[in-house]
Amino acid sequence: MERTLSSDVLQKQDETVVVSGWVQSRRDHGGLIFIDLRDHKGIVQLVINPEKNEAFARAEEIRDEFVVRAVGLVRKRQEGLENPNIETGSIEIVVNGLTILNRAETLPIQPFSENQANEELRLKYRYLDLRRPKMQHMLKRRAEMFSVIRNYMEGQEFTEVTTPILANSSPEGARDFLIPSRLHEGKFYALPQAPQQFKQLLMVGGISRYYQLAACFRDEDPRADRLYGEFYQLDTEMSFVEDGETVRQMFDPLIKKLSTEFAGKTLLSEDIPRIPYVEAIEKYGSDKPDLRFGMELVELTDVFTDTEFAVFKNAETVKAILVKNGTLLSRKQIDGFTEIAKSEGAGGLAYISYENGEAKSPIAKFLSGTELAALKEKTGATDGDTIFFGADKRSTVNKVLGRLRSEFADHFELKDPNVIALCWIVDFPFYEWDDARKKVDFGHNPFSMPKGGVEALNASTDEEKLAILADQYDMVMNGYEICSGGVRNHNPEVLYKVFGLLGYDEQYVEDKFGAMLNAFKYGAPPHAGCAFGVDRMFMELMNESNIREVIAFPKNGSGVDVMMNSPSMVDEAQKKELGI
RNA sequence: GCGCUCGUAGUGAAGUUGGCCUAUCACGCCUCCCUGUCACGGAGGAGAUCGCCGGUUCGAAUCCGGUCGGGCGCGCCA
Repeated sequence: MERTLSSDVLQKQDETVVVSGWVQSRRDHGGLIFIDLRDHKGIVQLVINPEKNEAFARAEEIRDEFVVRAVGLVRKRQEGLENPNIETGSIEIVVNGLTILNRAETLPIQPFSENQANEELRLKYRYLDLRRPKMQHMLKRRAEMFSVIRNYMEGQEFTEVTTPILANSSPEGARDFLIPSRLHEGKFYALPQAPQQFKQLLMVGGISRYYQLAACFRDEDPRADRLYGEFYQLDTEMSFVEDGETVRQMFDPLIKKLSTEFAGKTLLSEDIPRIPYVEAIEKYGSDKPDLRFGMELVELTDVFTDTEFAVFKNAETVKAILVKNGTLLSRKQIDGFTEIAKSEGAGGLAYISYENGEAKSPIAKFLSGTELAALKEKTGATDGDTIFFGADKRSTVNKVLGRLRSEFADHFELKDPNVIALCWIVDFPFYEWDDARKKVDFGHNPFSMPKGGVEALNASTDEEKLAILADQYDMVMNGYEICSGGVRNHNPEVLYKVFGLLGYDEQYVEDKFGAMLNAFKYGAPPHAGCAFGVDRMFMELMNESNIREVIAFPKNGSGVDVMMNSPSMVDEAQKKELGI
């Protein structure tokens, strides 16, 4: 007889059914035993009467999480015995036969308890953790999201192409995972950090619109929003596209659809703003601003050029953020924010509070009446508010206030979990200053087109080089970078020049990117694209702050799979065969 | 690599200004009782060298040093 799922039992009243699943709980009344049987659709109650000797004996030895199969009659529950808390609460199955398909030892974690085990144990016993309704939900929703994405992409005539997992180590970017080659001793494959070069070669190969839900591999330390080892990207590329706006407009509807129809959230605005990188840094102190709240950075350098307050006078830049109701912050809380500011490089954290029409602050006595008036006017402060200052190098001020902006928003709960705020950050600098190595280096990836084409690359001084913009864009969702893309460079001359400005000769470029350069000689169409970090986007859509919560089998923060014990040692024979 | 932080029965927590700690509670587990429960109930029971090593002390879960492991952040992530 066919297995009936818990969710279908309601339609089988007064019929005999077979149900299978896990024992969620057993309630033994001595002469009568109830079992809550769980399958992937829900829970149904089994009743075992002592008259059924065989079944009753089985029921007595059953424990939580045993795997069982029951045959019985679906019966409407008597009046007053219904359980409104479960979907099948109006019926129960009167068991005739009960089979223990598999026993279970006492579980090392209690998946169905309010007390959630710590993450390390949950990861070690992930197969038990996955039985939790929340994890079941996550995996199903992730599959649904992938389905929405595939439908959309196919509707736009994108072709899904899978690209090699065994690829080449690439010199730029993240650390690679290396795979020793057996057939070619001493040589290595690498797992791709992204299918970047392959997708550009697909453009040369005449694929008009490419996409792939691609596994990407990076050997870099993880974060709460960044998985160790492997993660998935919606990787896309379009040929005969010469401007980033075409790409951005292609994907605006998909991300909106995922935010609203899929995740059931509200968009902060239908129009998705395009914000130049410099503007984002100056207004929000970040290239991935959370736009669900305001608190923009206010420029005050001019106000304090001739101030008596030395800290402000000597600073390259003075900016501030206005914290509404900031006077509610305790001294201790302000100390906490001061520590955060210091951790970002600030010397301290000056502030002014407004109470009863007066500016109260340890620094107020250093400020003139005109300065105080200008402050109030520029920030819009009113009673109850507090202004927090950053005074330092411009980059430090932006970094410190950008961090504080986010921290204050957390404190005052300004990040509405039901709202999605999207924006595109555009016009990234092509190069940036590497302070550690004291030289100009690539800001993003070297494969994008400089804005203004090859002429834009006529730069000799560091200053001129740093002023070059890349046709490069990131999409930001609620303060998370969820997408990065660019108009690609399909012209070998430009690629040589892009590297040349950093002092790399043509030989270097040919050594590193030979295949792509070669391909570009034979008719490469202009092309542009982007890649969405789908795990991170999914995390935010699901209101999770830890990306491991939305993945079936994540590695922990040390890159270890504590369930499978990987990485692990291998046989000497295996190593020998690989020549290592 | 660095900074902050956490580590107490199977699980989650309390205890951490040294001593009534012979370590408390809840869940789980075991035994027995119970024919309408659904977080079943009742009676009883087992289970912890307080991550590990060392030190201070008459006395350490508690203080100090080291070490291991987890989490968060920085570096890193073209």
